[in-house]
Amino acid sequence: MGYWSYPGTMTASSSTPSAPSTASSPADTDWLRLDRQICFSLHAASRAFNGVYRVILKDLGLTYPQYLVMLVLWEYGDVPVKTLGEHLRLDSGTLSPLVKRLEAAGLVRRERSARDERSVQVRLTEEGAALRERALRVPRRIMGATGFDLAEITDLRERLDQLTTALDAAALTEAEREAAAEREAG
Amino acid sequence: MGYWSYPGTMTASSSTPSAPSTASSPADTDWLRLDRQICFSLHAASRAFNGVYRVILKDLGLTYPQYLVMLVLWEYGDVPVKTLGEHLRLDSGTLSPLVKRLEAAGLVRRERSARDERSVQVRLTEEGAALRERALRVPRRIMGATGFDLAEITDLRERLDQLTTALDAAALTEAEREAAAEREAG
DNA sequence: CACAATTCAGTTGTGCACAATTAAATGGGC
DNA sequence: GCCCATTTAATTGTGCACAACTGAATTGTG
Repeated sequence: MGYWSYPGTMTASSSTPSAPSTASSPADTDWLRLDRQICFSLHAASRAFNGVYRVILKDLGLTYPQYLVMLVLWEYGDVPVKTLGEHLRLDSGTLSPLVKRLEAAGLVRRERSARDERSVQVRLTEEGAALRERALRVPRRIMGATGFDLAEITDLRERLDQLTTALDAAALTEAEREAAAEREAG
Repeated sequence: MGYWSYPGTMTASSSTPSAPSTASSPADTDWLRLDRQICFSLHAASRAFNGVYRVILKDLGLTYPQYLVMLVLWEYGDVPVKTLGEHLRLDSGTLSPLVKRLEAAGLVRRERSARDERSVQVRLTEEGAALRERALRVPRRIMGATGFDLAEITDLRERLDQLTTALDAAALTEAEREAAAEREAG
């Protein structure tokens, strides 16, 4: 089946309940149906994952993004905010308040680097380091919640990483197309 | 490979840069490493997808969740807020302000149902219905951005839906476990 | 009919994501 | 030494996600 094959060939037999007043060709409708299904699936999966982590992380007192930050700290030790952002692809607008909440919870300290006053080092406290012990059982529960085995999880992860790489590259070219169109107009 | 096989067998050869001061067994570290990779991958993919939609939807004046709502309206016609929430798995706390923004943009009207005064019907305006024409080219650009062909996209979608179903079910059992533990303590 | 339970939208509060901006610190070129 | 681009956090503002709650409307049951 070709790259741009007509999606109607896959959904033509499906029922289209209560068509809207703005009727149009099945081809158009199916493209939008397909798009709705794809982007909704990823969106829903992301939120479902978030929901399970929310439940499981509740007794650690962490949110899902906070858990991500703690994972980086447990793995790499004390790092500057900048490095956290590189590992997690988050900017300071997200990380600054998040890390402050972790500090308020007593899990980390924030210290200006003496060597470079612009940099803020995020350091685990005793309590933050100790929390790692309780976090060790989280991955097993998560994997159990997915119903996937390790091979399936790993395969899915590789596809998602591949997708992310492609999307990041495409976002740049799309942004460039945008800029080109703007130059055209301006 | 067994369900709970030791992840160290996959990552034992990988370098563990600058181990933190709280050293522990490789097994523990690898579980947390794996978890970081999996949950981060999904999180990153979701945000990358969101980012591409953000760029592509910009000239339609829609955000990604707003686009999801419009897709439902274009496909099913006028629906109550409740139905929107069922299609998109979003609650009123998210949908109420979102739909109001769509109304402020002139794309929809919100009307109390005469039959059931509790229900709010969301209706496309002329402008909202017309926007569909410009949205038709979105799916093709998105699919191009992913670098995946239709079969791969469909396969990924099925896996994600399967994952979502499992996670939703697990969230309930985890919440039930939580409640049971609470009954034990209380 | 009366009353309790349910349904539905809305509001409030917390937290995340990200664009845009600000401000301080740094380092290179002159 | 002095300017200037760059780097780094922080701040502000907008929008989404969701829990908890409110309040009105409806429905079921006696």
